[in-house]
Amino acid sequence: MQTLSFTEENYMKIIYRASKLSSPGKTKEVTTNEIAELTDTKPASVSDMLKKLAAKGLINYVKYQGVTLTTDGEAKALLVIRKHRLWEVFLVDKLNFSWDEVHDIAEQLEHVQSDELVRRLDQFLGFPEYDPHGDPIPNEKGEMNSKKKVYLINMKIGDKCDVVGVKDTSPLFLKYLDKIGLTIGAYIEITDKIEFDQSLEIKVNNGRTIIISKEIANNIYTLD
Amino acid sequence: MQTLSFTEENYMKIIYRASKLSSPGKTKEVTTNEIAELTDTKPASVSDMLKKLAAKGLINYVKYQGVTLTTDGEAKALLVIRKHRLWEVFLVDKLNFSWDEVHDIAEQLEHVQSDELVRRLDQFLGFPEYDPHGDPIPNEKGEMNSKKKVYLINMKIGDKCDVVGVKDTSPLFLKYLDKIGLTIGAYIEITDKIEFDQSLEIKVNNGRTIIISKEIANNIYTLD
DNA sequence: GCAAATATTTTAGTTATACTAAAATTTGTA
DNA sequence: TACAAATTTTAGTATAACTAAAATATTTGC
Ligand SMILES: [Mn+2]
Ligand SMILES: [Mn+2]
Ligand SMILES: [Mn+2]
Ligand SMILES: [Mn+2]
Repeated sequence: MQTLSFTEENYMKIIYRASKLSSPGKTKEVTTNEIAELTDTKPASVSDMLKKLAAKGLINYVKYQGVTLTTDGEAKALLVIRKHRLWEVFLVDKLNFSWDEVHDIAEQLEHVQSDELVRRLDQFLGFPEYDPHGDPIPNEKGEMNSKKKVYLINMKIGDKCDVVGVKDTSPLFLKYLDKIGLTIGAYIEITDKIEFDQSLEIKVNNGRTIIISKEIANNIYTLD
Repeated sequence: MQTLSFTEENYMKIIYRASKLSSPGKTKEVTTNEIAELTDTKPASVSDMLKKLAAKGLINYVKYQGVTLTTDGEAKALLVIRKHRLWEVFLVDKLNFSWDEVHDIAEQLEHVQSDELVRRLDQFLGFPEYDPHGDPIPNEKGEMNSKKKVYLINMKIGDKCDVVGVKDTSPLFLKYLDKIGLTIGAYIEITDKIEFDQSLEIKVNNGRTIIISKEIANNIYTLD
């Protein structure tokens, strides 16, 4: 049971995410430049790392063609994601952090190595299925829920739906959502779409009506 | 607020511990060879690291004379120890690990950087004063209890006392203590000392009488 | 179908951390 | 004061992660 460095684990997470982008079910080949962008490094560094990860059997790497995760690699990526999200639940549910404060701490905690710890943490938290940002938590087998969530920007006038997740998880964005009441579980109705700037007028929890920009609406996931 | 590498933090812990050895209140100069022994490295490596730690203002380093911690250095060491022990309490009290399973996981968790996390964890645990092995937990200011505990080996026939801590925290030793009932809080009475091998005959919790070797008795702290 | 543009890999090197053997130095002690 | 022990310095290793520039492969536009 090889153990990966922090950096290697972060590459795995990023490759996983990029490979699932756009088509939710399907898996896409991930390119070197894409990874370089996401890891904030240069393509040369990525090539280096891809060789390492391929040698460890974590990715299928055909030079110049991009990479996909192996079964082993996907399990590794899902485990890191599982740990990240479980720790986020712990921080919010047990230590009363707010949802905009937990990401950076979880970035550290996700690298702690102990299967037993993850198992017991999961149990302690009551086997949660979603993290504080609405992202599904893989179970021990790597399985997780996949609600077919829709960006708020794509809703039509008159539609009603629940806020079930966010794309951006930066404190700045999350704090703003707190302020306007658009947190996970909020029930909203689209009352108007302003053509000029594609902003939305929505009614939150059958109460206050607010206007949100397309940038905001493009970072909120809804269901129904 | 400089942040230290895992290795640097581990050196700080070890220097702290070695500097408090023998005389509980007093602080002793710690030598290069001593540190090399404790870190399982060579003196040359230690000299290297001491230069680094001195440059960061964490130790008072006079070449050939050994080192002491600066105020800053002691605070850093105490924070790592605080985090280690708080996490051990978390693992035992909240996740139901047994006291022999938590040290290695705490060795990882102690390096997670977030003052707020430590504060909230401490509160979540109810501001515990001792870890599962009976070691005192420094508070936010670095203050901790110092009971004048005594090795069980030094008790006399007829003495009665509580088990309040262990020196060795290896799973092998702790599992054995579990087996014979000599866990933290056990109330014991020394009923005989065997001259031949310095083993002790003791009565545990006013019940069963058992014999323990001097090696065992030399790793158990008692009070009263 | 081919040239140019773009993407990727290789090469050769950097920086940082941590460690070590052997040589040089300092210190304590006999 | 000489010698042994402790310590530091020197010079070097290993590994991880990264990069600029050159080389190579692939894709795209015409
Ligand atoms: Mn996160
Ligand atoms: Mn999250
Ligand atoms: Mn411990
Ligand atoms: Mn402990």
